[in-house]
Amino acid sequence: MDEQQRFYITTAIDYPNSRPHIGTAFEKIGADVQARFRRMEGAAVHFLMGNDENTIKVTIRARELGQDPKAYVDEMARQFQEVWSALEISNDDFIQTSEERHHVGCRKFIQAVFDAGDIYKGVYSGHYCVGCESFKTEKEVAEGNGRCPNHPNAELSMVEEENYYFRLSAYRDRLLAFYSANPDFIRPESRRNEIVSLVETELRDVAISRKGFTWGIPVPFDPEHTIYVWFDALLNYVTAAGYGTDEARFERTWPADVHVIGKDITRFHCALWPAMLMSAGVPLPRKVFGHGFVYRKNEESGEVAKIGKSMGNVVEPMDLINDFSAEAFRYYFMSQCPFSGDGEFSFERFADAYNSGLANNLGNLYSRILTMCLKYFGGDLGEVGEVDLTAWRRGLDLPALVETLRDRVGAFDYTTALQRIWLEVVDAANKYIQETQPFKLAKTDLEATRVVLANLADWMRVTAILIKPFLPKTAETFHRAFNFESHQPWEAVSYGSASRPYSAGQPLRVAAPVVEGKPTPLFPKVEAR
RNA sequence: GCCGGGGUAGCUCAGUUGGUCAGAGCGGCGGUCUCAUAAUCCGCAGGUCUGGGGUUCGAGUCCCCACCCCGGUACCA
Repeated sequence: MDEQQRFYITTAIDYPNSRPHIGTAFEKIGADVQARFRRMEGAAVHFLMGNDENTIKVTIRARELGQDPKAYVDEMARQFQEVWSALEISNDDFIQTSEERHHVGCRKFIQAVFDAGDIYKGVYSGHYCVGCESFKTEKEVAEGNGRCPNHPNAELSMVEEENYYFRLSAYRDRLLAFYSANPDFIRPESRRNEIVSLVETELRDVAISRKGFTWGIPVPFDPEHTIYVWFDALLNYVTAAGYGTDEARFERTWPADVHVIGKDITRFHCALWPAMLMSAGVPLPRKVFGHGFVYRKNEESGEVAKIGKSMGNVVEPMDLINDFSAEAFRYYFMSQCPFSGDGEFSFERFADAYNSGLANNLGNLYSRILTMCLKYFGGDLGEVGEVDLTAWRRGLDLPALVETLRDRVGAFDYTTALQRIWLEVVDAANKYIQETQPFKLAKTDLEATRVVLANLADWMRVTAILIKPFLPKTAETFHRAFNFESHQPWEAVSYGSASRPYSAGQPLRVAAPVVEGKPTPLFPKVEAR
């Protein structure tokens, strides 16, 4: 028996200081599409997400609320997962770095690095900002006129403390050799170039511990210190896979096939992280994908700005989900915002994309096809075994398109994939109806009408498969609109099976829910705001 | 400052190794069908491809200069 291909995918873990916004959601959806696609390709997918909880801000916030830090992070984790669940994110695991499994794995890992001789004690002194929970560089201090640029109302304090350092500088040559041997390690290309030139220029050792905190993970060889920020956070990818707690599971899960992260933290994942793993003797992940950001476009001024609480332009995912749907949410970001670059959000653009792509095309097709089947055949198209079900796609090389789509989706190029599905597959159905005019045929030639509708049913089957990673709910609704389940179970469909027409030896009939003889509209059209 | 990526129709963007490359989608305008969520389908876009030089038989597509935008420049969603 062949060993099933495994695919381990992760997203960045989030700070639970505030609720997730649409930019955070963008990353999770992009990773989710990949996870769902790989499952369809037959891989045993393990999809990890989580929260980064061992930060000083957590204890501060918890104290403000009069809560225990652990109770606070647990509640935030619940709220995050509530949003992810509403967005149909199909993660298999969700790690909180305050969990015991993470603590245990972290201690084992840092000890291994220590034993390898890559950790030494040094003194760090610098301008410390409590708000950022970090030391500021001289340049940043200058930028903020003596204060932290991000927290101009707070005083910076000069702090000097003993810290443990990780000998990152020693890994410069090994990292460069690794990049060169694995040209696809950093995606997209632009990020790779930045990192390579960064590492070529200079690689400094980094402080990895802090003194005097009780929240966080104690350094095993010096309990007065706790493990600091990145060293701790990055390790979630291995601790969640069982490192230090379940070695057997770790062996069969690690290495990760891809870390999906924001472009702002590329260097930690592409330089620091591989060096840490090399030091501890753990295999390196196969790929890091740094996605772009979603900016908020102001409807009136047309100005584009970063999303943030201080900007007052945060868009709550739940608001969009409630006003439209999770499917609409996913469709907008995956079709309008290139995953490798930046995208923008405005309610106007959202409504335009929704009306055009979902209401007028996909949803409307669902309605018109089902209505005709119900109206002319009572929903039962009868046996279609001898009917040519490829008539709707004459002029379209579906197998070739499917190959292109596999390539594009696999490379995180979602906007191109969706564009081609809509342009070549969805449009094909509208044009096929226009050419064959089944609503006229029904008056004179029922058999010919039946052939057309059976073709449109097969279009629905094909479309369901192609959009499954992007719009899982809509895809399933399409699949179950007819009795395709008896031909191919929904869980078993793959891109490769899209081109093989329906051929079950039983009547093809409508199975969609019907109210007063009509299907319920999938995507009601909305007025542009 | 240095490094990198860009400036193409109202908007978002495609444009391989230079020669139907002046395009797509959306919006807008006109027409059409009626199964459908006033949806679909058909037709219409006269954009100096940021500006100026240059190479070439021929340049959004290569070289130089200028202007503008964006990212990175180390421990920052």
